[in-house]
Amino acid sequence: MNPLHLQAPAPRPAAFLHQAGVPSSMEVGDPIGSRLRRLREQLDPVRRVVHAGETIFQAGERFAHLHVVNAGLFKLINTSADGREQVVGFKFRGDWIGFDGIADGRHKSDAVAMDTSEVWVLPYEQLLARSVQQPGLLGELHAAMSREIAHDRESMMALCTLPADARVADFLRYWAESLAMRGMRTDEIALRLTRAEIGNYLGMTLESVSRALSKLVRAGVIAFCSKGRRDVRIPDVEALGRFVQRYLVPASATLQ
Amino acid sequence: MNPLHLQAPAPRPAAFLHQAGVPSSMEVGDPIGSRLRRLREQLDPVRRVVHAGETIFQAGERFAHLHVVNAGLFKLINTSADGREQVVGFKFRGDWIGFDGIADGRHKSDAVAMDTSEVWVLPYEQLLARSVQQPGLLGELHAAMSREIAHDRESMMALCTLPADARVADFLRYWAESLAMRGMRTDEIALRLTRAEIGNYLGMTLESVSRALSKLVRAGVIAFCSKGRRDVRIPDVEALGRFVQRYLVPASATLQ
DNA sequence: CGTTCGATTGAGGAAGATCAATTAATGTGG
DNA sequence: CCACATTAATTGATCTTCCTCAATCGAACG
Repeated sequence: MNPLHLQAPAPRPAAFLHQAGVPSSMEVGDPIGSRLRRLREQLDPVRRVVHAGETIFQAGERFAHLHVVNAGLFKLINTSADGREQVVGFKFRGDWIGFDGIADGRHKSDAVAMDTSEVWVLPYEQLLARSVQQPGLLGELHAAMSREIAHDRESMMALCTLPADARVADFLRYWAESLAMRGMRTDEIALRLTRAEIGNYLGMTLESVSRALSKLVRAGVIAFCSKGRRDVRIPDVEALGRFVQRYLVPASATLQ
Repeated sequence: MNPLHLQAPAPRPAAFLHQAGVPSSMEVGDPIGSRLRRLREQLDPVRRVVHAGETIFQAGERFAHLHVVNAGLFKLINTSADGREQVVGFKFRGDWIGFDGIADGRHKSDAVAMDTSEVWVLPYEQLLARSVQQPGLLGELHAAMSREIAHDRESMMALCTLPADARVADFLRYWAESLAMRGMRTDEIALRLTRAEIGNYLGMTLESVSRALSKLVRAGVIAFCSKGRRDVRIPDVEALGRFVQRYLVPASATLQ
């Protein structure tokens, strides 16, 4: 029996088929684009351009605005009281940034642009006021927060249950999927991250990331593009998923 | 320079003093109690009693209600598509449960009672309707989601940056703090979790948990109460924090 | 009172970290 | 444009941490 349940719960319902990232109010084709379009119509937000390496806010600053990524790419960096630093997330086009500041009015992380990017600045109080009039807007906000919570849980799970190589494979899969969801090329992707950053995000050293990538190349699941080892070629995203699975067959792993 | 920033960002603002868990709308004394009182007045929710081992919902079920813990204690369990299972969080009195189901209308985890517990059942649509009229209610909802996101990030960080022993110490500290915040005794705590569950939550084996606890006992930071090794005596919660710190001095650790 | 489940502890092994050397890409000033 | 400096990535050798396997012990329960 399932060791995590103190007592065996009722059997799992049949409709148990979910994976993160599938948006709810789905317009076929381009859910994220249409999400953004609706937001722009409803809020006509101020746009702000941020260049690579610049932040939209830093941990500790007063929270007053939420941001939505309209172009580019961000990483979120947390710093613990004792100075440990970690990349805790990435934000792509259509993602919201800044939820963790709502509770006590202070941002909890640095939001750093990884490329020239554009965010829409949404004054939180104004957003609330408009949400009250436009229920669709409120739904959008809640869905975004909900997705973030669900995704963070998936990350925790990957950290806890996957060995290093599989974690790297899973990370690439996640990245490719994020791009695909936004209608971007997924066969050749530019990570714009150092091995150290990837390792920091995945809880391993940069050497382990490098070795894992080399292994994935040897396994034929990925390849590096022409010059530089920063750009990754992924002929078949599904193959990454299968690579992750292969690691789970030995210790099939319900736990223990 | 900080290796995680592509370029050096502006200096960190002085008001950089945060740690998870300090609620925003703080009534001195009992922030969680007053939060619950307000909720009850505003919503007069249906109460539901759940016994140890029973679930309030399971992953895959249709999402229709949020829940607020009024008494007892829950664990959230995620299951990946391939069958990996993990405890991804705990919910104490005053915590909300079910946010991860909002986005696509399906719950993403099992919510299992760890003790006889009472939750308030809040029909999501009704909650939205009321929130539109009562802005304080909406603020409460958002604050709860925000806290959850912030806390999950802290968990990710512990998983990625702390060695096993420190992770166990940090877990006990978190648990004691959660109890303290709710006005409960913190010098003797009943975990109601097996080593396997703790290990699963912290990404390590049950043996490692056991060894870590023994080490904490030997270090004089904790002790086991009388009969059984389930109940932990924590004479000084601060000492747990210092124990965690001690692990960080060697590899002082900004990364790399 | 024996059975079962959880916890502890030890021994050995494996995954990943650390240390170190080399190579590749990027950038800089002449 | 090239020599040189700098930063990132790779790869190997070694070491540490944590996992795995196994035996023992204790508590709880029928």
